[in-house]
Parts: sequence; C-alpha cells; structure tokens
Amino acid sequence: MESENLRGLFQLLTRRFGLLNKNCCRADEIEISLVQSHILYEINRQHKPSIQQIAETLGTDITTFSRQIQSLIKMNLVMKTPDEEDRRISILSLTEEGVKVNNRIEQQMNDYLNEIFSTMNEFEKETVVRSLKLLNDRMVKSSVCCTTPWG
Amino acid sequence: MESENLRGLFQLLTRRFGLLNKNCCRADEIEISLVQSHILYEINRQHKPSIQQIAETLGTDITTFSRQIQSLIKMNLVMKTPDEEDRRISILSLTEEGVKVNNRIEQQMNDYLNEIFSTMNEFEKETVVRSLKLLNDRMVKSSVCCTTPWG
DNA sequence: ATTAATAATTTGTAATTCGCAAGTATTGTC
DNA sequence: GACAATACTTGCGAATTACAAATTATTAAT
Repeated sequence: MESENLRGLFQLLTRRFGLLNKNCCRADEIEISLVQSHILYEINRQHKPSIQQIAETLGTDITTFSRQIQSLIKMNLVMKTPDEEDRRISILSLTEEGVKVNNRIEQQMNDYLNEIFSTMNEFEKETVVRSLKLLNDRMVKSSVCCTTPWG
Repeated sequence: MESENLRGLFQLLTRRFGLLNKNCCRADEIEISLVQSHILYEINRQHKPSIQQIAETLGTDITTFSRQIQSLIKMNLVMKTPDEEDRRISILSLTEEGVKVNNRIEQQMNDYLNEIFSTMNEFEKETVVRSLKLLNDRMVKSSVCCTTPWG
C-alpha cells in the first residue's frame, strides 16, 4: 500500500486539471486567462466579497490581484462597489456580462467533464465523484499545505 | 445526478492541487518554481527525452521551454547531451543534484499526501486512490481537452 | 555532390505577470 | 486630535511568456 506512487498520480492529475481549466477559458467566444476564470468563479461564489478576501482565497499577492481586478473592470466583467459601512473596502461583483462569461465557462467545463464521465458506468461515476468530494474535504481540513485562510 | 456541480468541485480541487504542488517546491532547502518541479519530474519519468518532447508533454511553448532548461542547467539540476544519431536533438537528464531535489520534492509531497490520507480509513483511501487513477486514465483517453501529444 | 526542404533548438524582442516597497485613504484607539 | 492599523493602489524592477527570425543539423531531390 505504501509503495503507491502518490506523487506521480497527483502530478499528472494536477497537470490535466490545469489543461482542462485552461481549455475552458479559450473556447467559444471566450478569451480570458486561467487566473481570470478563477477570479470570476470566486466572486460569483462568495457573498459580497472584498478584494482582499478573493485575493487570499486564491493565494495571490494583493497588489497583483488589485491589477487583475482593474483589467476585469476594463473588460466589463467585474464591478467594484464601495462598502457602505467601511469605505476602505471594495465589494466585488460580476456584471451582467461577467455572469454570462462565467456561465459559459461552467457550461463548457461541465460538457468536458460529462464527456469524460460518460466513459464510466453510473456506479463508477458516483464513486469517483464521492471520492473527489472526500479528498477535497480532507485537504481543506488538513490545512497543512493546500488551503488558504478563506478556503 | 445531473445536478451535481462538477465544475465547482474540479475548480476547487485544481486550486488545492496547485497549492499542494507549490508548497512542495518551497520547502526545506528547496527553492524552485512550480514549473521547474514539473520539468524535473518529467525528465526523470521519461526515457531519454528530447527538449521538444518534454515541452509538448507540459504544453509549454518550445522557446519558453528552451530558456527554462537553460536556467535549470545554470542551477546544475539538468544536463543536455547531444543525441548520437541525430545531433540536432538534445537529450535531457537530471544531474546528481537534480535527482536529489526531485527526490526531496517527492518525499515532501508524499508526506503531505499521507497526512491527508491519514484522516481516512484503509477502505476510503483505497477507493479514493483507485478513483483518481480511473479518472486520470479516462482523461488521457478522452483526448478532447486535457492531454497533450506526449501524455 | 549541391541545393532545397525540413526539423530541433536558440536568440531578439516585446508584452504580460508578478511581488516587494512605498504611497493614499479610511477607520479605530488612546 | 495624534497615531496606529487596515484596505487598497501605484512605482518599479525582475521573472515569465510567446511570436518571429536566426542557427545548426538532417534528410530529400535533382
């Protein structure tokens, strides 16, 4: 059991996940970077997130992130609204266009994933999805390596 | 079954895998970049690989890759040997130091992974590992999105 | 054998990304 | 009200990246 080459398995999976993600941003009429797709995803997922929150979630330097947001605003995908209670804080949200792009990526990604899962029977698919969820859950809880303050 | 948010699951896992990888390159006395660790891994894995082979495996532009190799040679982690039969080709290999670094990353990574898996019982662990292998296998075969000519 | 076409790799150049240090604006504390 | 802390932005230099063109080596055509 200990002789499994876990590192190799993860190394390859990481690469494939990366490619999967990358391809999904460059399909149809969408032309955004991998990082930008992660930002859209997180802004959409979190509740009235600040710049700092998303930056920490994604583990990127806040100065870099500040500029990334500026780009996305220029592209009309993201909006910045000053917080009512603390005007140092900028609340991030997706524009109508941003929501559209995010949805299209989601669609594209789910298509790919379903295509991959279509080669499995229902039982295998369920097992794999449950396994991924379990793994994800334990990686969060481990907190030793692969998570950030905001999850 | 169709209502699962597969994209979200994969988005998060991709990020965590990335962080896991990243942390493993910046631990102990090791100080190499994420890309560099993938290069070392692949050079070690493949049989007498050429520059082009590894570049394609990793999906990076060959000119970029050429420079990455130059750095690794300067760092004394990688060696370039002209192919006997076709002297246009440079065969890549790890130096003694390169092997050491690669092993240390592997060790570090396996430690992290074992720590994560230690929160599961033997059955869960086996199921998860088997699931990941299956998924990896199907991603390769799908060839629609997440693989490169050389695997 | 000479020339042309192809292939593997490198270099020129320019754009983008990134992060530290320092700055501005706002809020909280004493 | 002075001073520190917080949220964010800007200045700047370093690192990363990719396209185009050059370089070197091989193969094919004549």
